[in-house]
Amino acid sequence: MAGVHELQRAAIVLHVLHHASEEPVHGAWMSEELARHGYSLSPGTLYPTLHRLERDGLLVSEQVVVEGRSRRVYRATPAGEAALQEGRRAVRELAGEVLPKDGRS
Amino acid sequence: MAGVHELQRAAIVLHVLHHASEEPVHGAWMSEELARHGYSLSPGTLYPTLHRLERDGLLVSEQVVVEGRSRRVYRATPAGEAALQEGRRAVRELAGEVLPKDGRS
DNA sequence: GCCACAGTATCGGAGTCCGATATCGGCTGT
DNA sequence: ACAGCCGATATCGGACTCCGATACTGTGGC
Repeated sequence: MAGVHELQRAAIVLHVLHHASEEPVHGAWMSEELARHGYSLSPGTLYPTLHRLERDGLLVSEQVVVEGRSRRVYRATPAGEAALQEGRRAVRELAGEVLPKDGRS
Repeated sequence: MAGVHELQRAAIVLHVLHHASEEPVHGAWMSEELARHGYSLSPGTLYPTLHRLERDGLLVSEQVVVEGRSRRVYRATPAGEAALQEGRRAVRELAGEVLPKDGRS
């Protein structure tokens, strides 16, 4: 259970950036969304991850109230989008290296 | 420096399994091979990683002597190959999720 | 025996993962 | 307005990983 798990941790960050770059997202929603894709993680992992991403300047957050619920919504910063591009590039590269060819063109 | 770095850690494990499933490999060679692909990691990370993979039953090692040099060569076990397949599947899935479409889905 | 060298192993501080649990903010009923 | 509720977020502590630098091991040459 070595490689896959680590890949999931990375995938989670990518997903967060991916969604946060398209629309504001909040923790609980991300949690569901990730679960929907088969990535389950506890709040004790998700929230520190969001904080870290914000601390690193990849996300910005803001408290909003939706339907009487106070949420912290996150959106990607330019640096966050750059990191996303970088991540995508890395995924593509990795795919090209370890996936059996079935090329483009 | 959040997402890309974690992806690299995962990529390294995949590369190790990938190569170890094709031919016996040893630490120093993997180090070079990974560097060639742009993944640089220190011995302090690589060797514990190999040990962990072996402890988890994904690799088996054996001491051999090559040109008067004693090396520990690793090969993938069936479980290791299974983990590799699993990892490939995860990469494919991840690619399909965060990469801009241009294939099927 | 002793040195040189490729290759491998270990140390210790910093950071991360995780589930369980606590906290918060705003609503609802009375 | 107060108490209580609930979704959402935050925190805690133990175990594990990362990392560079450094030490160690075994082999051949002198």
